[in-house]
Amino acid sequence: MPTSPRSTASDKTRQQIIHVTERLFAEKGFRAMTLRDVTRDAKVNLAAVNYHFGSKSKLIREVIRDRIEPINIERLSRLDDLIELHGAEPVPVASIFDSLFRPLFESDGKGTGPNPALIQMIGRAFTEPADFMRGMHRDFFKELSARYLFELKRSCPELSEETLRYRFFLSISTMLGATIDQVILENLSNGKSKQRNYDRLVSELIAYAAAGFAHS
Amino acid sequence: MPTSPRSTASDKTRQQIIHVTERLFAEKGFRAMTLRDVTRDAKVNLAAVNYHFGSKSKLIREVIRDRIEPINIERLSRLDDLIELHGAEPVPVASIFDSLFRPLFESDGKGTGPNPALIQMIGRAFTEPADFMRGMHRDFFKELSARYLFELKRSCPELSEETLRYRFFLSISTMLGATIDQVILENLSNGKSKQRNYDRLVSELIAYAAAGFAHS
DNA sequence: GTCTATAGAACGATAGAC
DNA sequence: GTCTATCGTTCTATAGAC
Repeated sequence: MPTSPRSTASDKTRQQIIHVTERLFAEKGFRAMTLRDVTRDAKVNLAAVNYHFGSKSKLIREVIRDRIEPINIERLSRLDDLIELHGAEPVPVASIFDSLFRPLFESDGKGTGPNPALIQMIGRAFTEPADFMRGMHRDFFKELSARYLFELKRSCPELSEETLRYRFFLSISTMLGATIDQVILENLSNGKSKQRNYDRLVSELIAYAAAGFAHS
Repeated sequence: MPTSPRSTASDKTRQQIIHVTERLFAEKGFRAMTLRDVTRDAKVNLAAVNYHFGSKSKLIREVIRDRIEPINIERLSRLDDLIELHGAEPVPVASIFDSLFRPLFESDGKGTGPNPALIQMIGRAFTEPADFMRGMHRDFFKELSARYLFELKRSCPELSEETLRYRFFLSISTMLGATIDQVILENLSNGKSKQRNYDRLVSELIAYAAAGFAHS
């Protein structure tokens, strides 16, 4: 039972399972994604999941963790750069949201462009009702939200603490909603642009959130 | 097999099932909500669901339809009132979003205040990955989005067709995200205000979307 | 219309051979 | 580390008594 062998000799099977899980969880959510789906698509044996990950819950938690952590590190790194760049001045709100949103929409962990399955998986993870998710939200989001609220407060000193929280919550909601509702966008675009334009989407998202957050 | 008996002599059982389903689907989503959960909480027999609704899918579709249709009618009614009120002038963007968002957050179908289970259920319905949902999204949203896009275009004639669609999509995403992510708000509020203040939330949501949508 | 009882299928997990 | 085979559980759906 390898409890945390992040890189063993031959983890091709393990990587295959992770890759397929990411896509299937993004599409279907936790309950509707079965281990039989995963192992069939990954071309590995059903028992391999429990050998490598212990259980379905541990598998999905590990996949989410592996993906969110680098994104959050990148977010805080970019925020630090912005703070240094602006010296004593507060960072513009649009730049703050740029550092918060863009790492998700341009990251596939390999720097080769946006990964739709990853983007949708993050949204799914935060709207997933399963019990085992609750603790994870706090782990991933507590430090991040505190840091971002602190910087947003510097940039918008006229907003009350409570107003800041509402508007930050709405900004996160916009991001998460945008990662999940494919159907709405399809209806709106009437068949045109089946392929999603993430560059345009993330630019619109940043401008939208900045205007919504900082309005008078 | 009563296929569509909207009001038979004794539909107490039927109403009980609908009421419990609304809450459980809102909390857990389609797959995680079992008919055994529903019939236990509703204090009716397991077989009653299939007698009254035919199947689990049909049950959930009917519950969603029964709730969304009156809300959409109310939305369009308020939008018509606004158009009449402003005569030849375009309706202010904030008023348009008021008519779109407020009927969801203040409606419990009986006019006695916001219904958290209903609010969350709508969000769940639109982010639910189950196949049987796909057609419903289009049914409920196609006419509504066309009407709202038309009015928003009148109010913001300087925005291109594509920009209008992106920003309307983001506005819907904000609303849906706000109905689902309870966890985020709990983390942000640090235990204070366990009870959600929907009056404040919907006011912030309308102002946020109006500013995000109409920014230069 | 409401019940009991159960069919029939799928699931997560694991034991044990190789 | 990978496989086959299967256990025990849980689910939706339905048949049939009342």
